[in-house]
Amino acid sequence: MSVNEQQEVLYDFKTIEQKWQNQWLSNATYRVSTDSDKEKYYVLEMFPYPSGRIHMGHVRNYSIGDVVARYKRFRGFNVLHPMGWDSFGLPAENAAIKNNTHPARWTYENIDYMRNQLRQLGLSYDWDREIATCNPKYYKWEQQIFLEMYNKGLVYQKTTTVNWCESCHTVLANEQVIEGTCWRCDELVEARKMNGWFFKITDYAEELLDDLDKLSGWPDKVVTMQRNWIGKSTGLQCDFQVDGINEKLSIFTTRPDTIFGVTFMSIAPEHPLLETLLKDNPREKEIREFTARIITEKQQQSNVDLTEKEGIATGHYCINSFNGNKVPIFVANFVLMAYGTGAVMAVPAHDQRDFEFAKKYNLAIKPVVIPDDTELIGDQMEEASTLPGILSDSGTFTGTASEAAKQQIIDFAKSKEIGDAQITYRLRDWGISRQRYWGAPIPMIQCDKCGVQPVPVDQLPVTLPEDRGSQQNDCAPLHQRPAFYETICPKCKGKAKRETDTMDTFVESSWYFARYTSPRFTDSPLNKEEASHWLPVDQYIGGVEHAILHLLYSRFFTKVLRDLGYLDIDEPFTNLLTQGMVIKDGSKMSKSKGNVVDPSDLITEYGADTTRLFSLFAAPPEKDLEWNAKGVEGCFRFLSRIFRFVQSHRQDIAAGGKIQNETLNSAERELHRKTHQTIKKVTNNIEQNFHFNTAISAVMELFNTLSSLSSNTKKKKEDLGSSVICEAVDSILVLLCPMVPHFCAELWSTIHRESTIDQEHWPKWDEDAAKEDKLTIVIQVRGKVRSKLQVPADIDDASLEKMALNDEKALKFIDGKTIKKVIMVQKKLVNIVV
RNA sequence: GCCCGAAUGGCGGAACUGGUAGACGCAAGGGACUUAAAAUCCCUCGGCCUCUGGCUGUGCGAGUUCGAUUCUCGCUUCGGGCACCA
Repeated sequence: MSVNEQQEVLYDFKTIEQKWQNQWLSNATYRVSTDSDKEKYYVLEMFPYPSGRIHMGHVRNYSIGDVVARYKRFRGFNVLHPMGWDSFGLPAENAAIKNNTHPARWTYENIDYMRNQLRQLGLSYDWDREIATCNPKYYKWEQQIFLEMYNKGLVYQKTTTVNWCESCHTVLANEQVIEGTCWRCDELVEARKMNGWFFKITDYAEELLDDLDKLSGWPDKVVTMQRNWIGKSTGLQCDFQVDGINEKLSIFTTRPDTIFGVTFMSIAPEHPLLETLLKDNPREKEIREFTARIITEKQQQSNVDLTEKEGIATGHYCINSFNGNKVPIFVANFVLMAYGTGAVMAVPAHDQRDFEFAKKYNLAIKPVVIPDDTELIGDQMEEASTLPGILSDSGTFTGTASEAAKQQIIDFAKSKEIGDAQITYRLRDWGISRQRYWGAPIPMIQCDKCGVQPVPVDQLPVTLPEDRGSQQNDCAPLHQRPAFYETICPKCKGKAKRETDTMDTFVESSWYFARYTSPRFTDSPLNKEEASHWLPVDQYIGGVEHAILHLLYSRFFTKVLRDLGYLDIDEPFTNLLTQGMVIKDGSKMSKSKGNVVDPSDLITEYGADTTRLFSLFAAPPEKDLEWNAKGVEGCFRFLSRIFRFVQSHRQDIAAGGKIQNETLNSAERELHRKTHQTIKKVTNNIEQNFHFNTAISAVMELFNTLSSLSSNTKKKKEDLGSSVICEAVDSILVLLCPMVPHFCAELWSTIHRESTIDQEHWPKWDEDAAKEDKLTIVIQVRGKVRSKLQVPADIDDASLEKMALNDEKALKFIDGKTIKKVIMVQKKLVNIVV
């Protein structure tokens, strides 16, 4: 070896990463089209909001996605792996106001910066498909979808009580209110009456619920959360005649079996019937004061705390058609106008809320469902009984089991034409109006003469004006821009006004995954052929915080786009991986806590490959990842060791050669075996549950075996031939390539100058080669490990049992006692029971 | 309040279908190399004891089993979701 060659070549990650990134970019290595014989695979990570810089959560998310993409390419798939920007939204607008710049400028500058950061991570995206949702070329199609939904009756306008976030100056959808606070700024949300546009997601409630059963590739947790959010209840809707007035009060109940136990009625303070009940009512003033107070309290307290039950008698009564009883009507603070009918039949004996209310106002408690072996006496009950049982005091239904009685009572109500079976959902329509500038304009026009008119499709896009204008009051910024809103009515050509609210940014992210399949298509929102080729997304990866919000909206949009004829799938994401958060010092990384690690600093110090490797190694993807700077160094050390090994064994590895099983010495056999065991383990870890942490540790084990067998240490038994070293190194490089692509590409090119690693196939393991020729059998006496035996793999049970019973250490514990039984577990252990 | 998930060394985490608990990495301690340091390499590393051996140990308490981190029941703590949903 010449002096020159002896000199150590350093792992210069900076040069290496730059080199391969340039190559991938200039060759467009990861560009894909439908023009391929390979089977398609669509892997997608949730696209980022261009907030300024990428954070560790992005690194983790995109590293996971990139491993999947690169792995699937090695497995021979034609992989679609796109990236884009969820670029409408409040932070851009707020930053623009603060820095006196324009949201578009702020956004596009951030996109440029972050795109560069993502490129530095070596992520294998098809950059030709990049989209930014704030681009009119994107939101034009969204506006068209909106109009098509409008024509189908899936969009409507209404004035209703909405969630208003004062600090964000806008309305929020129900899904965006988290424990009574704004999902973005954590401020308490207040109730306001406002006019806005809604998507009829409730039309799809049943399908959204049913199709959850199809999502076997989703975490159970997410499916359960969506199921609870949709909140289906089945029961009876039933009318009660108001005594002395020609009005009916309609209620919804899931417990029709308790209808004979009704002792009063509760209605929401906002209930429309209340006006009628107050007519000529001697206590009108008192009741009005009460309801006004409750409504205000509700607005202020939001729905965080459960307040004490409160109510007021209206002085009116209802007739229970089932038994003719007259029961008082109360206004109660716990009845929600937005759920069911806004009125509840109160059965204090069998509903805890009604029970508390009845106790407070001294109302009758009448048990009608008696559980087995108990006796219920209204006055003596301490809480409501919600168990099933036998009906009592219930007219002709007395004696019936409560479960059976539910349907019989519904049937009875139906026959009397006073009610019917009813399904109620917790899910409510999606309010999409936002009183902000930086969003897609809602393409509608208000004409005083013709009413609401959709913008004709050939006039799309309705683009945002360049000038944002200023924020005044609670009014939308666009509302102060006559140049924007002044228009002509498409119908009568008279003067008209444009809608000045913009769309919720969750609308953009509800269909971007479909637009990626034909991002430059200019005829319609989606190219049907492309969409049907690529969709559904085979693997979707992102944070669990979108378990309801984005994932529910995307499912809804997929079904709508299907019904509009654009898609032929029912569900957008076949498999979903929800990755955990990146934690430091016990809490989520955030500027306010000052525990942020900047990925760019890490890339500078250790390189992208080390950064990626650590984010994959420290924890399985679904768990939270505790940040550990020392752990990053460990990953760097691991790569450096491989780097040095490959450099110093370059000739050996390049020489390669075919492995001849018969001629292998024991060290070679050991390495050969470990190589195949590792291929098997890594492949299974990725295929089964994306547990890259154990996949990486398996490769570490293989490398440890390789280096200890080949270096001049005590463990070195025999010389390793180049064939097994080459096999081990080649395997290590391909197995690690999805995780540390630049590193592996570089080392591959130094030992196999004629090819690039991208052209390689994923290695296959040979089950025979992976098989151990010696087994360690554990000898237990009464379930406790007492000895271990090295035996040939093909030993039969009888001789093994003999060996175990004669084992010196085992004999010591058998100690002359009678052997009751010997339990043999194939290739694992012998348990001697004495 | 209801629903779901988790708990394993000093730390992050392994352990297939009930079968050697602690893989892999980090930290720590000791050693080699070096004038020295860094880097690198080697060894030790759950706890306890009478230490070539033994006892004990996977949040706590029971149970099933020849055998339980794994299964069942009852708790504790932490995390997440929903929260007057009739």
